[in-house]
Amino acid sequence: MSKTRQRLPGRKSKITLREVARRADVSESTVSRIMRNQGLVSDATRAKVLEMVRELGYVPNRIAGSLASLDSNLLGVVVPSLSNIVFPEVLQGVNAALKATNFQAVISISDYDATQEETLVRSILAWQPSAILITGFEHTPATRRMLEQSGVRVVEMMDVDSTPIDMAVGMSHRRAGYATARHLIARGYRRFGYVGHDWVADRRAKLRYDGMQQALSEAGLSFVAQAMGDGHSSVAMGRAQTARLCATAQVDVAVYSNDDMAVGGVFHCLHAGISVPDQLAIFGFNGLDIGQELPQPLSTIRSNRFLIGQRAVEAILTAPDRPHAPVVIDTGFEIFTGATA
Amino acid sequence: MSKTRQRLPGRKSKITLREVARRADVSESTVSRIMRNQGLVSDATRAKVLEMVRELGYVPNRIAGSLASLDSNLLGVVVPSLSNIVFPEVLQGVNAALKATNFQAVISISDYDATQEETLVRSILAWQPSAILITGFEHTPATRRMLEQSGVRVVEMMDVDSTPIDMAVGMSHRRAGYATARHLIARGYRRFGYVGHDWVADRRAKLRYDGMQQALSEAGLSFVAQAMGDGHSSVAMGRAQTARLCATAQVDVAVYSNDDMAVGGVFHCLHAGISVPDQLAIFGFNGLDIGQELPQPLSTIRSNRFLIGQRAVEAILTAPDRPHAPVVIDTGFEIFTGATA
DNA sequence: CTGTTAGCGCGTTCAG
DNA sequence: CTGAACGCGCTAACAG
Repeated sequence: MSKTRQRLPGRKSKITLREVARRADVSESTVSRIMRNQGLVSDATRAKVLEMVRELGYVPNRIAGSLASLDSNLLGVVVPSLSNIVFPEVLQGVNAALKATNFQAVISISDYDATQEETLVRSILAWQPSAILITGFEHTPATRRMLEQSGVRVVEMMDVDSTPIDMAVGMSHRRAGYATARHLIARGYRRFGYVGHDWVADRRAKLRYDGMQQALSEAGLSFVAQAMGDGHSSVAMGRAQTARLCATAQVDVAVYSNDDMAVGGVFHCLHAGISVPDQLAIFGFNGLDIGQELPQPLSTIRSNRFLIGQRAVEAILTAPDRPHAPVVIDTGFEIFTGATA
Repeated sequence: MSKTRQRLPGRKSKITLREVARRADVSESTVSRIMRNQGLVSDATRAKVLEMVRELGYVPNRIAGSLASLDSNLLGVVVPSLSNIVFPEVLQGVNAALKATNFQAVISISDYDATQEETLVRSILAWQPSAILITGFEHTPATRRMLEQSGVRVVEMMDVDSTPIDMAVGMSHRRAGYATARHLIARGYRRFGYVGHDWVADRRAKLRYDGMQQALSEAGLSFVAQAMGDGHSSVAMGRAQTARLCATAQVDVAVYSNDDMAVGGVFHCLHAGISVPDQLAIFGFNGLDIGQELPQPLSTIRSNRFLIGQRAVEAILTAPDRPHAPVVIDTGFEIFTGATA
């Protein structure tokens, strides 16, 4: 009927719940109920209001809504990086578990910097999130304090090798390293080399190394050579450090800090005419797609990053309140024999 | 002095600006000014208040702040996926440009689904973002309408081959395709093959194909064979479709929908003993790191995804108000000769 | 089934 | 330099 349509093209249209209520000749609460699909409303009123909502192009203001209900339905997520594909994979799991809920993820990237992380956590907390997912256990004292005091659920993702503030979802990297070495020893390898990247930023790589070393030591063995690059892992670094390793010593098998590095190792061997695994066996970590598409599938350990993100969200949705004692969810890992070791 | 510290361990601590004001014996406005670093406050008062802020662990509530100031400083970002590494790269650019500002990115993933995108845009808009970054030009009519009416700045990222709602930041994929074919023709290739993935989800791949076909046609040539996979691009698909292509027809050069696919092609050739580029030349798109670490660097076109995200944010920060006419920022591309074609 | 009354926690005038 | 009043847009009781 009324062909009212006075939205001015310029500024942000200021259509509020009150405006919809006035035009539909009902109270604000009624419109609110209808928008939230909650409480009883007659079909006639609902239709009338929804028609007006459509006509005005009304979009509820969740900022006001959250303030009134003291509930933001926001989920803060902090990851160290997006260039390492494992973190986007975690985020995909988070996203999958969040679909069909009315939660929104607020994602921040710390660049592997604990101070930066502290800043991010502070500004996320300012948005009153319902929960926070964060990577790892290494935080500044201030971050830890904020997280503890916030009272919201906090999930520390990726590994389960420390005691969490509230909840941890991940796998044991120490045990994965241990299993790697046991596996390779069982396959007959004795002269072990290690190719790695910066352990300061990537504490989990160090945990795996420690686990390996323990297994080697128990078998009366040890790494006979190591080649460590500076900075984050990459195919390029894996390739370069493999060249260095091969120039340094004679090893049967090279264990890599992760699959990116290991793929670089395979590329070096392809390039240098080194036969894999006969002359040099190669073992990675993560089970990335790229490793499985190489001419020979990469031998590695499969971790399930997607699952970590997904489980973390599910745990939070299931139990929105912090329990008395820390919770640990182990998503496990799996040795993949492959063809390179 | 006062050793008051009555935070109850359970529920979300309810420390508000009012509480800080009362304890510091000043007005709320004063605390507000101090927290926002705005307006004049005596050093003594500031010190006293900040001390109390620290003691209580007060974190300002940005939901309330945004409601009062009608300004959220939130930036909505919608990307189709995180599994295709190009989008995390865009997000890194966004993140880099956002650092040192007090904007927060709210990232959502549409899974290449326009209807899903519509839902995401609606819920992002509900958070009253200062601007929205979205991927591509293909939106539902409802999405387009919401975006137009929102009045906030809208950046459509990745390509510049259509007219934007407000602003576009990206490169011309049509011209990139055209340049690819010209380049390869100049290098003497005549029998062209194409290896691609689903064009419905990835319209930009189709634009590149169209550009290539135009250049081929102008030179009196055309693709002599094509192998198209279903679904998203991947190394595995590139490898499988290359096998199919080789079984189908004899071509000099295979052009791939992107580098993931092309790396699969290289792997197939490595595996099948096909010499690259002598028996088969391979050309990709994107300039991903992985392609550059292959035994022979992949011939490709470099697009700059990081730059797209960065420029998009810079443009928004520079001009928070929507101009009268659409703006286009071309981040360009570059042919990388490489060693595979 | 619907309306009324109070705020949510803060920023923004405007006085002083 | 500081404070008081008001309201941002909505939800949460409670009446009717």
